[in-house]
Amino acid sequence: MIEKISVLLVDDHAVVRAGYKTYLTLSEKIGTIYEADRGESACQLYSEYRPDVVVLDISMPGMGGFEAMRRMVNRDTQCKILVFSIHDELVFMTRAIKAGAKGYIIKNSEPEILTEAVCAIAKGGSYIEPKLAQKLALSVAIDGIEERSLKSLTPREFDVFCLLAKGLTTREASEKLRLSYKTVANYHTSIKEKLALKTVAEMALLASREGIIKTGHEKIL
Amino acid sequence: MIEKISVLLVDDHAVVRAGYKTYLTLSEKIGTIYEADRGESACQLYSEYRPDVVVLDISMPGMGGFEAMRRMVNRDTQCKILVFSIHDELVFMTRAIKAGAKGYIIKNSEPEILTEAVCAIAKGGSYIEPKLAQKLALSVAIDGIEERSLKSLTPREFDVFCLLAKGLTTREASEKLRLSYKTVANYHTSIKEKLALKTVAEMALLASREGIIKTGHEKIL
DNA sequence: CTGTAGAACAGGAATTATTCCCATATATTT
DNA sequence: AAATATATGGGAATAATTCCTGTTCTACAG
Repeated sequence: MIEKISVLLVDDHAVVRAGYKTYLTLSEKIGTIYEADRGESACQLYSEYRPDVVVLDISMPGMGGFEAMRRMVNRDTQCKILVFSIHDELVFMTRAIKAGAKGYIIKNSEPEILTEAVCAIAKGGSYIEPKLAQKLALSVAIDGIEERSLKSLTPREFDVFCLLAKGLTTREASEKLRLSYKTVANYHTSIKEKLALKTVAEMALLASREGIIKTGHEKIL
Repeated sequence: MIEKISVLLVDDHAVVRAGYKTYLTLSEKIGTIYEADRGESACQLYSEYRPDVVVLDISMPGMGGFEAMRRMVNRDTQCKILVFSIHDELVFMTRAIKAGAKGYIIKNSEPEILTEAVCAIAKGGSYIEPKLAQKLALSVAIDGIEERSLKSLTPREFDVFCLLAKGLTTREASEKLRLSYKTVANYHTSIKEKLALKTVAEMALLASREGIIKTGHEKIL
């Protein structure tokens, strides 16, 4: 008989873990299920039992999902991590994959997808939420294989970005930079396009995430 | 024998519902459990079966949580709603209570608290997550450093605020809330005026500071 | 019971902002 | 010298925002 898949479930919400568990145990391919409610214990349990697949929620307090993932990957580059996130934004998915995740699904996914993804990853494959994969494909098709990073901004665009993200109006930014309103308005547009953002609110949040502006509540990663 | 408590579970994530269900069925006081994955069907099921308690996830305001609650309360002022949220910020709790919820617990709560709260509410009582209750007491003592300005927003304005601050465009927000574009555009203006903000970037930063939206770098309180 | 007030919702018209497509200048690379 | 990237802004079409208006509802005071 084939070995069953062992899984380490990491999520800080007990109820949510119960939910995952319910679905995972429905599959006869899946055996032991370990549980952890935070990154620290997840790392420890991982070292101890070496589960085949880690199902990880990345929106956790404490060390956070990303950091836990990095540590596990660091310890064992072959480790198979499936990220199960509430975020359906591409940024999170690409970040997770870059950090070493083998799969990324979201909580809105059909529950069956969970076991499907776990099995795929256990076999050495990968699994990306179809909707996100498509979204990525589209965004690539539309604006090419472009670095959606702040580094893709020209110096001047970056100046404008900082001011707009901080909450200045287009007019205020143009006065501060001694530029024509039109110039700033045009940068405004090119910045959003380069960074694939739709609104200045997204600019603000990105800047906050990147530590460019302070909200007063940042945590050190 | 005493009648068992019937519960309507509202959460858009199937896995999460499975989790609630696991814990709720552990108690012999709880009987039938109905499920809904969105506000619309929740309202419909509520009218149809009149469950004793509604366990409602308001994960992100606007997407149906708050609005569904208001509708149910509208239809039956005696209806007993327990909000089960991921947000441990006071704003959400006070808003939920104002909108008619009988209880508010968070997903970080010990799972046993769920059934405890459901039972308390079924009996006509109320239940507030102890940590939040304490937090509120403290903040009242300090004379609400909390969100004094956010309080000036009407419930609907608050819904719109959350979405715009998160980076949705006016059109996207109107679609999510099923409102006319014009209505959202008008709220957009009134929100900025009430909060003395000039741009949506400022809205985003304020929301981030208040912990209403996550940038992924927040400090845990 | 009636009136007032607040809130939710949305249309119309005037005003602004944004987009897209230019054009020019300058500096750097190749 | 030619190509490329950047900085700067104009013009015109389009879209978003503001400000004002109105209709419903509900809540609540007198």
